[in-house]
Amino acid sequence: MPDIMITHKKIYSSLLNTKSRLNFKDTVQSGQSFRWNLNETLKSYYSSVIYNSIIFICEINSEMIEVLCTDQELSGKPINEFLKHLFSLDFQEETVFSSRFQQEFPEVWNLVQSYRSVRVMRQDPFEIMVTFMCAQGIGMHLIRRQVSMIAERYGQKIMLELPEGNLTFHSFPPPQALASADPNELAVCTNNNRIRAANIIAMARSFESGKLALACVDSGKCDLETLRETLCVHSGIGLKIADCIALFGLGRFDAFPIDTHVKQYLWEWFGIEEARHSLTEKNYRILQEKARAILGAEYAGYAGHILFHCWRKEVKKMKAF
DNA sequence: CCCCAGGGCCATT
DNA sequence: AATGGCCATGGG
Repeated sequence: MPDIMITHKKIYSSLLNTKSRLNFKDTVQSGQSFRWNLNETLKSYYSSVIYNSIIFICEINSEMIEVLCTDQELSGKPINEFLKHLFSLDFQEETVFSSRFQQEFPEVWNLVQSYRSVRVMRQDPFEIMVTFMCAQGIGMHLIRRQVSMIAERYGQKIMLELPEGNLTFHSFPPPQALASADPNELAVCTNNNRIRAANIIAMARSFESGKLALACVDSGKCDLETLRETLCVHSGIGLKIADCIALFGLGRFDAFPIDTHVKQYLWEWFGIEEARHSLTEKNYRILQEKARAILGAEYAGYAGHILFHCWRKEVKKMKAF
């Protein structure tokens, strides 16, 4: 693949009115995406690569973001339309936490206020699959490093020419690029974990064959259990990662992934006894049922992600990455 | 040195 | 069904 060179004359800019419903910084730092970086040359701009387009976003104020992009359209849509969908601005977040929840858990409700505009994004399914297959039992910074290395090694290199100097970006590799990867070579990018590398390659081949890709297209229609079963067929994808894929990559806001952090707040905030025991499959399902009873089944995952980020920042005092 | 970090899989009881 | 070991690395 030849590298792509883009000059600064080809950058398109726009303003997007978010109506104070998008906390952009916390949204991209909340652990659902590892592909946004604070740009060192264009300070105060976050940059990412979506498909083969470079995009910059700067928060003007709470109501407005400035957008710079190397293309006029993303995935066949005007940039602002694409971003509204990406950040799920069409979704009414006011309904996420019910009035019953607000009355029953006033201290949690108070703590979560500043995170209510953290959006659950609708990201590319394949990219999310690879990302969360890299997220087993390790810290966020190691996940970020793996995703970056995969893009640098297997993605399309894109150079951007600016008055301030040249910038280099990498697209996220499409399924065929990882399907044909050598396991030992990919393992260099997956924290030297060869099992993980082999699992990603097998999943990419399943995606490339059309089976997994078709399941993604139909993911909005089938029930969550069926969707999880088709995802969990793949080695390296268990219940938790399947739920992450459904929530962050397939727009299934009812999917409620439970990890070590969620397990902690289910006990500390809601006093769910089972959260003190280990996350066996049976206990995982029990915890999901109890969480849905508190958060509501329809948007449990959306609420869960906001609580997840709130827990890590406010209680665990963790830095973003 | 220890334990923990957005887990999943396998072998053993 | 529940438990332990294993994978791998970095940070506290």
